Amino acid sequence: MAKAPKRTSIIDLAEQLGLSISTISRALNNASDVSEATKAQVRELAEQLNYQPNSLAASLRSGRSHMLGVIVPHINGAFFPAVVHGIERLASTAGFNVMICQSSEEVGREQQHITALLKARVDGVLVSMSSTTHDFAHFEQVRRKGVPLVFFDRMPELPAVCGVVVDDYRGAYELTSHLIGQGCQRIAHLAGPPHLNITFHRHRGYREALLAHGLPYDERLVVPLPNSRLEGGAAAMRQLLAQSRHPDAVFAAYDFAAIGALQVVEEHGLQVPQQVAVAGFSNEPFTTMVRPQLTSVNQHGELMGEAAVQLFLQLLKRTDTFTGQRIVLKPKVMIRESSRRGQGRG
Amino acid sequence: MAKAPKRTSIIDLAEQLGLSISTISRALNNASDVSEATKAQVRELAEQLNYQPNSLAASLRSGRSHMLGVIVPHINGAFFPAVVHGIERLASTAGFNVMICQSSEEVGREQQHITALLKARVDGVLVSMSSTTHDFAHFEQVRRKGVPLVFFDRMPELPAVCGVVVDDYRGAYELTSHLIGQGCQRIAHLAGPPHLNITFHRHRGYREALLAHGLPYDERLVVPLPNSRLEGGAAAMRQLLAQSRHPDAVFAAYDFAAIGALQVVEEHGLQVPQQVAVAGFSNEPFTTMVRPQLTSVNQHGELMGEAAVQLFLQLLKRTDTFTGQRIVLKPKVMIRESSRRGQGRG
DNA sequence: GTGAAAGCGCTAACAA
DNA sequence: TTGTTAGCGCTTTCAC
Repeated sequence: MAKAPKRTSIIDLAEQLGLSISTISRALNNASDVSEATKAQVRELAEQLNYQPNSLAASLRSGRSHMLGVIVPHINGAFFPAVVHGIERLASTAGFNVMICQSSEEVGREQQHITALLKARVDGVLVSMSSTTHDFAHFEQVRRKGVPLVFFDRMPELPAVCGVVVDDYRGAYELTSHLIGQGCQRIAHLAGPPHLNITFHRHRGYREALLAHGLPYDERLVVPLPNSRLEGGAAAMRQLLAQSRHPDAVFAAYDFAAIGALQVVEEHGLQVPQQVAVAGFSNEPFTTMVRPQLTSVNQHGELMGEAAVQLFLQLLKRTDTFTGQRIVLKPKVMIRESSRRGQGRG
Repeated sequence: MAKAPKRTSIIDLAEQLGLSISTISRALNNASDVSEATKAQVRELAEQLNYQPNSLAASLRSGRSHMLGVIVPHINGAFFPAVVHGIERLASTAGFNVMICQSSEEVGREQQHITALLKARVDGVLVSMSSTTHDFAHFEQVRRKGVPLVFFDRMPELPAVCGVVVDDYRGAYELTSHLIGQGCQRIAHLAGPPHLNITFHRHRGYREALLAHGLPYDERLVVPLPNSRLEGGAAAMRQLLAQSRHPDAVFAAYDFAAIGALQVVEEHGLQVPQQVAVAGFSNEPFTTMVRPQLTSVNQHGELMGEAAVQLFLQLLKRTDTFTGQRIVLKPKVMIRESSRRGQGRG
């Protein structure tokens, strides 16, 4: 099979049909001012010659690429894939193609992706920050270029940024309250990486719930996690169990970490949830695979993705300013065996 | 913030420096025939004006986009994300950007993505087929355009197609042999969607292992799965347990299905692995989270992704034909509690 | 070491 | 309803 045969362009179609290239262009774009007969003719020949429009040329000329750039920290677990799915669904019905990029939790990659997307002249950028992002210059660059920028889940504390988040504070507050309601008195928290809004709000929800119920907030019961992985949760739990009085509940900012903690608790011969209740965050599918099933918080990933696209579409319309509009989704606490006391392992 | 300020182009740089646009272009591309002094000058102004090259224009003119299209069935679970990661790593070091697309197991979406990628003039396409793909015309179209096409994991039975797969036959054969070695005599198989090479080879490995060890191949012990989800595995297992003599082992083509099966087995009050051993395929992270831990087969996703990019790079060089080169990775059977007899649930 | 000029394939005024 | 024309921003000969 021969390689790189020069691909047919609208010029070829124009010549073979004895029409002008503009008519061809209009026909292919289904413009209203071209006769149906011509359209049919053009479409048939296009089909026959296996013509494929060059969107690079179209985008270059028109200034709109119909491309949406999406940057996620990773696609492990089920949350970000769900968001991506929501984004793709709505974007494609709105006529946009989606470019998915992973930052792998590295600011450097995030910056590279921003640059690449800007070079590719995407019509908008949707981002969930990496955990190592403390400087936001690359995001400002996007806005300075007049490119709509929407955050989801992890967003910076910047003035007038648009974004969709789940109410992490509320999720954490309700979850912690539930643990207290189950009789837990020494509730530990495995917190996410610092500087992340989700970390901040989940921690705050935990803290405020304790205080609201008359329990002390003890910093020794808060252990930071370097990432959302299982190993970190296990290490943090070991650290907690090494203390003189061990906690009677653990609320981890991530389901993976919660599983790690749960495994360590059981290794130490402690009963879950009777001696130590465990809860996570994200409602990963594996929360119902493990025994005991893990209590968690549903973040509605797909909805979040759709909301992000809606924000983007709004931004596209307005030509003047950035509104800083935010959408806050309501989380749903999923109570399962790992935190339900007075009930066995199912 | 004002929107859509006209972005600076090499013309602006040329004017402000009193140079020609070709010199600017060469300087930015670090061509060898531009003086270091000029390069420095150009780069400084570019930085200062926040200049961002327009890759649409560059690609249009040069004919190469440095973009790689990747189509995966989905990014649930850990396997495809791992492959994608491998692809991204190697591609980016080779100077390519990656566009990830999900077919969501629908041929229609797959075709749309192929079309979009071709329109965007990607330099190559890497695909893992959707489970509903029976017609391969859209793949032929890619090759006809002279665009390198590489498959991974799921590939069509087409002459001269390039691709990377794991040796599914071997994985299934070894896994089934292991089950037989544990004393299992009636081993059921939950097979993937038909028409998929992986389904075919996993089933064949299962079958041949039985025969090689003098066990009968019984079609009633083979139940098809509509997809890789948990529910399908559960339904299939219920069907098997409804038979007069239940199996003493189940080998599912997917880990998710295996978990579904495992849950149903336990619901029926049967012991795993003593009464029914269970094994899956893919070595998902949750295989070590559940109890008993699930025996599975590691497919080396990241390696597969890297190999796919290597094949692509080879294809880029040769200007004549498609070689149909294939890379077959060796799978690794991970034996865990769910199939280890004479040992408890850990 | 630098410049002039010709496009890549398409869209979008403006004409006819 | 269709044609003419001027670019979009860049790369790439070919000159000098």
